[in-house]
Amino acid sequence: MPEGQARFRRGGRCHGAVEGRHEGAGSDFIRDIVAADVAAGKNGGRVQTRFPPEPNGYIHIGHAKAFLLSYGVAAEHGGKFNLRFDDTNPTKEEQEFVDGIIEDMRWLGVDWDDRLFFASDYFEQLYEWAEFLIREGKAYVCDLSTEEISAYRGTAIERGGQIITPPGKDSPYRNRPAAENLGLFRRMRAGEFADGSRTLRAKIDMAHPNLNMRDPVMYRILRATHHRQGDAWCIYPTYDWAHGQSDAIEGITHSLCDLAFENHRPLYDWFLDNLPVPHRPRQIEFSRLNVTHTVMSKRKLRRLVEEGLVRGWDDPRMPTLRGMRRRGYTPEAIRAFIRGVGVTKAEGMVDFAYLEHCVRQDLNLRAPRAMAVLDPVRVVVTNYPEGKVEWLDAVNNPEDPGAGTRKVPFSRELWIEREDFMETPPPKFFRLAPGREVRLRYAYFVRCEDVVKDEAGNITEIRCTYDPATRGGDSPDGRKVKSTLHWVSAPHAVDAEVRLYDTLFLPERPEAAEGGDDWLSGINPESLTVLADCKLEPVLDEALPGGRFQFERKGYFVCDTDSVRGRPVFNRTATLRDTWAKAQASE
RNA sequence: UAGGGCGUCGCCAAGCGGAAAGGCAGCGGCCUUUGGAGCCGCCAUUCGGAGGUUCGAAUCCUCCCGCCCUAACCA
Repeated sequence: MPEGQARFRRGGRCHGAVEGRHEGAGSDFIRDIVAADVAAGKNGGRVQTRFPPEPNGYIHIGHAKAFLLSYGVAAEHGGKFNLRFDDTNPTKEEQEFVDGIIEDMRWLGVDWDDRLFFASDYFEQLYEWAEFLIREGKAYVCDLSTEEISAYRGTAIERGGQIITPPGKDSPYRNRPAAENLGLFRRMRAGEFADGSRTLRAKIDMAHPNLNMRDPVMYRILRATHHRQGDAWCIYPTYDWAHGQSDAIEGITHSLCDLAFENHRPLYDWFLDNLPVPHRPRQIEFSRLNVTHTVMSKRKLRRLVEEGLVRGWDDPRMPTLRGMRRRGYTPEAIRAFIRGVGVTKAEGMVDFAYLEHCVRQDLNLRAPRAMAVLDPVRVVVTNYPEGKVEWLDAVNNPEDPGAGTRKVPFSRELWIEREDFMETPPPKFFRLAPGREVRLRYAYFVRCEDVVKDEAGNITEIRCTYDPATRGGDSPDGRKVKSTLHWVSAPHAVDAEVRLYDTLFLPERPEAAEGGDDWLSGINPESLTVLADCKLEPVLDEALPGGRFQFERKGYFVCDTDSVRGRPVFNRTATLRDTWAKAQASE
C-alpha cells in the first residue's frame, strides 16, 4: 500500500479522530466487489489488476485515478499490478509516449516489477484464437466497406423528427463456409488484400439491442509500421478483440475501466465465453475524473500542444502528470487528491479548489519557507548605518522544527512588495502606510516616515526608520503591530523570473461549450503571467530544479528547469489562502 | 429511438429498512513574528419528482422527470 495501512471498511465506521479517508484507501464499490470475490475464494483468492494506456499521448490526472485505483486494489490484497500498453493501432502510437507514461507512473510511486507488457506481444495468440473462432463458425471474413458495415448494423436514422433505430441486417458474407473464411483470413494476414478491403468479424447477432454485439470487427487490414512489431503485420486487432483476451493471458482477475466501456462488457464476456482462454477476468467500470477549468481528453490536450496554446505537454498549466510535476505538485498531493475524490459510477466534476487544497496541505508541512519579493518597491531605512549588514535568524519551517533555521541578510536598503504599502489605506488595510509601524519578518519594526515619487506620481522609494530594540521582530516594551511583511535586502537580492499561473480555462466546464472548437474559446488569456524582476533572498539562488518552497505570504513555488545560475526561474504551484484578497474581491 | 448507466448540501461522497458521516467551498470567532497554518462553531426536518408497501423508506415496489454513454475497420 502506497500510504498508510489502515483500511476503512464498510460497517467499520471510524469513531476516532482520524478517519479512514485520510489514512488509507477507504472503501468503494469496486473494493467491496474485490473483497467479496476474495472472500468467496474466486481466482484462488488472487487479485491481479492492470492499467492499459494507449501510447498515443502523455497521461493526465484522470489516468492517475485509473492506475492508482488498480494499483491500490491489487496492493491492498497483496496482489499484482501489470502495466500493459494497449498498442493495437500502429497509426497513432509512438515509443516516446511509452517512455513518458512509464516515467510519469513511476513518479507517482506505482510499481509493476517486471510486469511491463504490450498488447502487441499477444498478436500471434490473438491470431490463433481468431482462427479458432472461424473454425467454430463464430467469425467470418466480410467484404463490406466501412460505410456498408455501418448501414447494415442499423445505424440510427432520423425519420419525421424522430430518431429510429432499425434492426441490423446480416452481411451478405455472413454465411461463408468456415473453410473459405479461413483461407481468406490467412490471405488477409499474408497481405494479399488492400487496406480496408476486408475485415474479420465476430458472428454474434445482428438483431442484438446492443450495437456492439452486431458482428463487431475483430481485424482490419492496415499497412502501417508498428512501434514494436515493425512491418510484421498488416492486419491489426481492434480494442474489443484484443482487450479481454490480453486480460485473460495475463491472469487479470479484475479489469477496471471507465464507464465508456460499460456497453462493451457483453462483448468482452462473449469473446471470453467462446474461446479456450486460460483464465476468466471480470470487467468493472467506474466514472472517470473530471476537474473544473480544464479539459481531460488526450485529443484536446494534444490540440493545445500542437497549436502552441501551451508550451508543451509539460506546461505547468496542463493537467498532464508532467505538467503538474513541473507546476510543483507532489506525488503525495496527487495521491491524496485521488483518494479524496473516491470511486463511484456517478459522473461528476471535481472542483479545482480541492486539488489546490491537497497540494497546500502537503506543501505546508514540507516546503521550506523563504522570502521573495515579486513586485518590488525600494525601502530605505534612514537610521540604519550605511554599509552595515546583519545576518538574522529565520525559521525554515514553522510546521517542522527539524527543518532548522537559516541566516538572512538585513541592510539599509530593502525591497518589499509594492502591494504592502498604501499611501491612503482603507480601513481594514493592516500593512505599511505613512506614519504606521509594521514588523519586517525576523528583522525589526520599521515606521514609514516619507514617500518619494517620480514626476509621474509613482512611488519610487519608501523611507522608514527602524527601532534597534526590536531586533528579531519582538518589541521589549510589548508594543504591537498589525502586520508582518516579508522583505529582501537589496544588495543581496537574487534577480529572478517568476511565472504565475491561473486556470487554463475560464469556464468551469470548458467542454460544455456548444459544438466544434468552441471549447477553445474558453481559454484564459491570463493563465500565465511572467514576472521578470523579482527579488529573492540569497538561499534561493541555490535551489535546484524541482525544489519546492513557500515564499512567505505569497504561495508555494517550485524551481523550474529553465533556471540558470544567478537567474533562477520559479513556477507558482498555488497561492496561499488569502483572506485579505478575498475580502477585497467581495467589495 | 434502441440498449446501457447515473441522479444524497454549491462541489466530491458515506449510507444497503430503524430514521442524513466526512472532506472541499462558504460564513462567524479564537490564536498567530506568514491577513498562512492551527483551533472552535455554523452550514441537507431532507435524499430528482409523484404515488405505493411498511409501525418505520434515501434505502423496497410502480410510474414519471433529468443527465451521460454507444450507434469508428479509435481506445
